[in-house]
Amino acid sequence: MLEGAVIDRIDRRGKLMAIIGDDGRAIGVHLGMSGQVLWAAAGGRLSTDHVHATWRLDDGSRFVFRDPRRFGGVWMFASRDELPPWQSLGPDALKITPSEFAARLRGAKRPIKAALLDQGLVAGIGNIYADEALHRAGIHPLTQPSSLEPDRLERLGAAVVELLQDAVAVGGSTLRDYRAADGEPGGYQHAHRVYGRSGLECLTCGRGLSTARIAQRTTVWCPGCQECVQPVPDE
DNA sequence: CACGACCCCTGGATGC
DNA sequence: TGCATCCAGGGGTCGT
Repeated sequence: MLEGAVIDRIDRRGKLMAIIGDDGRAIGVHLGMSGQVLWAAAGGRLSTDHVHATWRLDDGSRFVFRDPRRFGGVWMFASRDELPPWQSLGPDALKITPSEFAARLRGAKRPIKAALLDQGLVAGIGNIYADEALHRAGIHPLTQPSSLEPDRLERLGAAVVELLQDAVAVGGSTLRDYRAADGEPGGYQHAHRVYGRSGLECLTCGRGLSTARIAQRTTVWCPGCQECVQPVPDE
């Protein structure tokens, strides 16, 4: 893919990466749950199992897309904006103002945790960072978004940005598969305050953390730090 | 249209 | 040691 073209730039919206050639063609890469993009210099070794695509560069280096669970994907299109997943994404969580963030979430009629995971509203927040952001902002995951004062939704938006910046600064969260292109795991998993800690004590107030299934994802929160202003009906 | 249930897939951890 | 079960960073599709 992209034979003969020079890679012009790498774009990203949420969890979707776009490798764009100087002719405008674009390769979309989504890592899903277990995907990796790994690079090796000329003559370097790369794992071969579960490799679904290999790109060779003129300098002899190469990079691969490997993905054991195959929840990820690779697409090739004539332009970035034609990539099917790209079109359906909302604005990137790191490039949105708190007021824009609040405006987009306010209308949702489902638990705020579910809304945070909707990539069409705001792109880039997954299960880990949804739980971590709600804890940072002191908001219960079952809260009805419209019941929150605008400034609380804006504070959540600001918390998302700070959180993602903190996580990116140390290479993200590696639970098992995630690796940077050079094979290095991230370090932010050591900073998680609620995700993966169900049943343990809250690091902020000491109360036992609660767990539930929300939007088909395990959700962990602190019943002491995270106030439920108004839950969605039925919950 | 918005939402939730279900499904896709492999492999690591845990329990018997 | 071996097997069964459960669980995991996501999201497309379909029914309501």
